[in-house]
Amino acid sequence: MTSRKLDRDFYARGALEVAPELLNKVLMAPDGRTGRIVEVEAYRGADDPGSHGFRGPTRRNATMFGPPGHLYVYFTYGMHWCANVVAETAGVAAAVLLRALTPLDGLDAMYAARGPVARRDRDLCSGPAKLTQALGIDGALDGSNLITADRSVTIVDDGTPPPPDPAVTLRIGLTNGADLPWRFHVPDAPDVSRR
DNA sequence: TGCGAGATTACG
DNA sequence: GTAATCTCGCAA
Repeated sequence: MTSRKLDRDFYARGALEVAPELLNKVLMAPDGRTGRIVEVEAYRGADDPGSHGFRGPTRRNATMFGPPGHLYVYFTYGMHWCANVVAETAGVAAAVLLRALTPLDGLDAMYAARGPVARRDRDLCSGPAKLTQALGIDGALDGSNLITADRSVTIVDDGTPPPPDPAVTLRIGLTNGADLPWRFHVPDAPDVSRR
């Protein structure tokens, strides 16, 4: 099976187009840890009150306003890292939050990173902060170029197509923009967040 | 089932 | 001060 990296054209569309296309792609992180993307959420800018980009650029969200195909990693709740894929074009806020993965390789390292709370494979990456912890993604990787894999993080297509009928639901954890159905996941995937 | 806390960031 | 793209442990 040949795997090919996603190119700039893939990421240069709007977040709502990129998000469902990311389902079933493979995220590759440092140390050979990889997982299949099974749940994502789209975020935009001035028209999306739930987005970090809603009120314009800040030091923290600068990557989200940058060129497509980069990794936007931010710290939240004083505790957790979350990883997003930047979409569209430089100057426009657009990103896709990676919410859950099915672990593929490097499971030993993932269990070590997640600690004793992870008892089963589906405890490793079934949430946005869980997957960053399991894969060793933190602020040092903010701004990574996924197209050139300049920091060993990239996304590849291993030949598995996105689901023909992805589940489309409301985004999780928002108070602003909570009415937008911009969450996409693989139907019946055991690794989606929230059991 | 509900609730508090926790390594930060941002706005009022 | 308070809310934020969250998770976990513990009380009830």
